[in-house]
Amino acid sequence: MQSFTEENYLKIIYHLSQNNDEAVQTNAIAERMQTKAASVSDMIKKLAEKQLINYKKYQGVKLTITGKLAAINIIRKHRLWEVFLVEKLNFKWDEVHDIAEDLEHIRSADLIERLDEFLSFPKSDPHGDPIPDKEGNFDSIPFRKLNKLKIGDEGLIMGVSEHSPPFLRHLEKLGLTLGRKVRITEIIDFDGSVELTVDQKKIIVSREVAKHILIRH
Amino acid sequence: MQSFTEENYLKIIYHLSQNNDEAVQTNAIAERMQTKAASVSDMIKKLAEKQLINYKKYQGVKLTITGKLAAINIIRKHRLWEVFLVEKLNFKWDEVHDIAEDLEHIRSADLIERLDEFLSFPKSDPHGDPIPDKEGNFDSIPFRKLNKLKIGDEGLIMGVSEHSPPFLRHLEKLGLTLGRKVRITEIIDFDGSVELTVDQKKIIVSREVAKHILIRH
DNA sequence: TGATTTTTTTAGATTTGTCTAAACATTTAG
DNA sequence: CTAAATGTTTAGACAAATCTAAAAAAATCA
Ligand SMILES: [Mn+2]
Ligand SMILES: [Mn+2]
Ligand SMILES: [Mn+2]
Ligand SMILES: [Mn+2]
Repeated sequence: MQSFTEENYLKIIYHLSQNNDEAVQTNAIAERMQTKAASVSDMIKKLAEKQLINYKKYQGVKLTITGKLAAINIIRKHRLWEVFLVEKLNFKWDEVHDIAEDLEHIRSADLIERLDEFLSFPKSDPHGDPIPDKEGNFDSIPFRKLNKLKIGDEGLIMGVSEHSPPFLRHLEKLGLTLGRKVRITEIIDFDGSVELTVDQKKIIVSREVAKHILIRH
Repeated sequence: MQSFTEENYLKIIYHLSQNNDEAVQTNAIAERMQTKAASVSDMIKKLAEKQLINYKKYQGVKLTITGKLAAINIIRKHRLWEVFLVEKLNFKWDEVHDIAEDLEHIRSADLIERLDEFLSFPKSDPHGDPIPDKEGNFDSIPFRKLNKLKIGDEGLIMGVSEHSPPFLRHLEKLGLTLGRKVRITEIIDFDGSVELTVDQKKIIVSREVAKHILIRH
């Protein structure tokens, strides 16, 4: 069994290695963990000894199968707790991440299976991220980033790739919540801002915001 | 804010100082914490520095008002989580304590108030223990231990003073659950075993078991 | 290619919570 | 009231996770 700290390292390494199958760099981990490269080096050795990552000096790290499953399990718990907080305790989607950061480390397989059942086996969390099943499998729904769409394109908002409360509150205020149908009406040349219609209303989001809105169409 | 370890010390000191207003001894804390007296001495100094306990060398410790409130708050969280686990996730009363030992350290006042509301503000936990409100107030219902009753006495089971899974499963099997009405039909001279009727059935519990069953009558 | 910059690792401390062994204080018993 | 037993504290070490500063390796650039 891993410590909370080790679990957080595994989770961050997993997220950093998403899509690209390349090794994850020490500095990248340090930045995400809000710690120093020296601390990461120390921890990396420990995780390698425990066979949770493969590591050669100066070569970066990759999760082993065991490490990957451990990481996915923590993510599963995080997302299920987020669903609980929003669906059952009426938190807003911008309020749940930090609490889930703590809850994800509660260690009881039984608890999490029962929570899953209590929530009726949700497939995705309040931010649209998929919830892995207890074997670690999940389908990643194909999406496109809003800033890559063209005028006239339309689709459904099915997730966000940025989870900070200010960003989420901004979307909420604009009515850009999960499942909403949007259509691109204009792309402003000057700065790449995107104008779109949601619910008959025209709104504008900056390129930076558009980048983090995931659309299925 | 305190560490998990500090929180556990506070909670144990609170429990050990219940009823008797005497100072709590180092060795008693060590036993409950499953640690050594030397470690307790170290921690005691730290808690005293933080003004959570009053402490004079060799004199044992007492919680300050701040310390007592901190302890009660952890107990509040523990008991609310136990209610959640039993009422919402269908755990048995003997399965929830260990999980609640972890959940009680989750730090979010908002979370716990919403949980309280979600559970409809329960007054007691699955073992009959009272749940303090957010100001730390709770009524301790008067009770008598089953082994102190006389033949012919009757009353309701309103709590247990022992929370180990084997004990709780034993009671469950005998039908001795919270709220049940019992009447003492005999007390065996030889070993103090108690014979009683529950639900028309006659059953026998040892003196040791009777000691931990709390009766209101 | 050789120099410079960036990235990573090591060396040596620090903090938290723990331990054993030994010293010291208090309580109990004769 | 002294001696033994019990309870508590101190001294010194250790493991986990972190840090700063400096050394070493790799990548980039001229
Ligand atoms: Mn989250
Ligand atoms: Mn999420
Ligand atoms: Mn409990
Ligand atoms: Mn309880």
